[in-house]
Amino acid sequence: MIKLTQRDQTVLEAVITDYIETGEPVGSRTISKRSVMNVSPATIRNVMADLEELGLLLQPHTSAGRIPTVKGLRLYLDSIMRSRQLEREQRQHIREALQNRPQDVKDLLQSTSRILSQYCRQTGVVLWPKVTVTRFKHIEFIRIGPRQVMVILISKAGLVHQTHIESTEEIDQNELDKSSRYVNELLRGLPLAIVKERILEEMRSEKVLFDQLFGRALQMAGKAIQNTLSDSEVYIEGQSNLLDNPEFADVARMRRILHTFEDKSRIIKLLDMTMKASTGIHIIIGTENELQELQEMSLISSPYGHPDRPLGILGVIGPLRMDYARIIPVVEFTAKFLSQVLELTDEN
Amino acid sequence: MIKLTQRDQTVLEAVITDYIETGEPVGSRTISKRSVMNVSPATIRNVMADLEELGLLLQPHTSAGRIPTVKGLRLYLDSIMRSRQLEREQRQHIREALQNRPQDVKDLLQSTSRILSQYCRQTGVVLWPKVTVTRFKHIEFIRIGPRQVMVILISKAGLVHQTHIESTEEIDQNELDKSSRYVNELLRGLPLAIVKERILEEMRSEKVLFDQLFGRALQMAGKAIQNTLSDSEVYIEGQSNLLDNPEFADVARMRRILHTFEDKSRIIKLLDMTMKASTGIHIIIGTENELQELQEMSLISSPYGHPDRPLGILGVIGPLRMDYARIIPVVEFTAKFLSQVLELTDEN
DNA sequence: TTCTAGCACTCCTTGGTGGAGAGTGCTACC
DNA sequence: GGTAGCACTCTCCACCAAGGAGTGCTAGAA
Repeated sequence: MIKLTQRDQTVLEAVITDYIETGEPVGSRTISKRSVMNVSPATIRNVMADLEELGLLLQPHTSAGRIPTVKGLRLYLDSIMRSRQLEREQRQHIREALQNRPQDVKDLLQSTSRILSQYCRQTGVVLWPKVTVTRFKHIEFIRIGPRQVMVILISKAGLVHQTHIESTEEIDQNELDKSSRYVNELLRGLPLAIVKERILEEMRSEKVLFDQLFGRALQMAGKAIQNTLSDSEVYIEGQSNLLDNPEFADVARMRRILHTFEDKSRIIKLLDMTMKASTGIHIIIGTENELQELQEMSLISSPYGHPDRPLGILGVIGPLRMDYARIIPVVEFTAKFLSQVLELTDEN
Repeated sequence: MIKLTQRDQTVLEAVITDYIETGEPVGSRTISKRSVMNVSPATIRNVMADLEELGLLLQPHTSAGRIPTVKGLRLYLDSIMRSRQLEREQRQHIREALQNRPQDVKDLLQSTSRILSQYCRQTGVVLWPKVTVTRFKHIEFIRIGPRQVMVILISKAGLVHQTHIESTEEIDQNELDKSSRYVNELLRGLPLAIVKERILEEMRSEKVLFDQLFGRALQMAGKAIQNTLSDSEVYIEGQSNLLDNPEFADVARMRRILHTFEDKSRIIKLLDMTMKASTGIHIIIGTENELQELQEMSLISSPYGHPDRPLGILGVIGPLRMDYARIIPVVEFTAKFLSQVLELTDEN
């Protein structure tokens, strides 16, 4: 663990805040003028040389100012930065934007992503709730061909999933209606994670052994849930905001980044990992990230849903020099509020 | 109408194909060497001067080669270009890519957009079928709160729409099940466009006047369909391909374009217009477009679905100098094949 | 010991210059 | 009508010099 004096910390903080603001390397003179502590540039230079030796700052070239390294940013985030509180007004804005859109969970999540991107002037990401952790609410079988059935599966949080399955025999809609009723009765309110066991168990019951219809119903339900569990989606909004950052003026770099965003599966993997890693706000800075293409970027993320069983992840992706102090509380609040909204629709 | 000699046409075509390939202004020498007609550069220059006078070509600056104007491209597309046929292999590729994904219409459309973008190395767009033109298949009411009902509406093509409505009174799921069955019976197979009238008509029938339940069911169905009709979605994939075009190396320009893509409603409006304008392939070149931000781009689009009642629009957005001759058949074939796939799922 | 002032030095940035190259228009000629 | 030649224009690029920002180091002050 690196131990810094008070002055070292102040200088590190000054460099970082200035760098976050301007995106340019910052020199000793700037800090000396800006900072509260009345110290000459020469002194600052000495401190900065020390910080560089510790690997917290670096100089792009000999006669340039310093910029923070990933290590420096990490130290700053962990032990120096105090994140600003959100103003009441901003909270209100976010609340309204999310509350006026209760139509459909998909829309809700997409709006959330958009709001994050707008408030933070970066790219917003929201990982679609993994169904695994929600509860069964309703299932519906609909005939769309002689042997093809569309299955609509609704989880308690109001998420609708659909999938197609093939049946082994011809079926008519009346049968399917019966099946729906039966399965609904059986699985009501169960967490999806244990639904499978329940189905297997039921398969062995007398009722099912005597009636083919029920057996088939269970089979279909099982298949449908199987299909659904692997579902995971991610909403990425505000990619164009990235172009506002001078560090992405380089077209080739920008191309790589956009390309990465288009391969959603990799983003999903990344977000999934953060979910496993921690419960609250989670920050990945630059090279801490294992996606090659995003090593010049940071991700500020937070799970949402119930604290003990998170539904998904939301966050903001931006350049290394994001305004962490401002964005962290936004992500935090949005996650909290989105959780509330989802819990509300989850109560009955 | 502009009348060109054979030679004028050949030169215009040569300029355009060369420009499409390189993105650079093309000079008289290049054409003289490249083209089949054995004519000296000086002669070409004369022709080119004529074409410029007609507004078909322009010179970025005095001592540069020529590039085609929008007017020139238009003339070329309308009366000179012969679009290449798709090779069997390519058709097969597209077929496979679309056929292996029958899971869900949403996925299907998104894949279509991605395939377009990959094959054309530009940005693919697919406008989600307007529900209006499809037929009613199935409705389902699901209680998600004391007065809140989730409505799942499925159209014959297999599109699932969901919406929430508030009921005036408390309801239980049994009632809702009855309502579903009743409405399903009533509306089976009707085009969504006339469903509303049918509902109003039924409202006046004895059955409904005597039983409140039916009345409420019809009201809910009406509301749900109302909500759903306004639904329109667009899938845009492969935006990063745009960055490969040297003309978009300018960050500010790129920013504007990405920004436009993020405001989906404008893209929807644009695509909607092309649907009204024509039945087959439709091309909008640069300034023919009324979206300010897309005036440096072209759109090649085609409706899909049944020829008489199109479901939606798909197409490719790229720079002015897209390889029209190659992309047009791709768009054409994709539209045709997507229509087939959708019609297949639509048959029962 | 700690801080500061001064100075020489490094490196980037910017602006200007000139030559090479590409392409044109014009004119005279076939 | 087509072609060859030529003078002219404009861009692109490499090169250079000056200016500026910032540093490290050293010597002296608190």
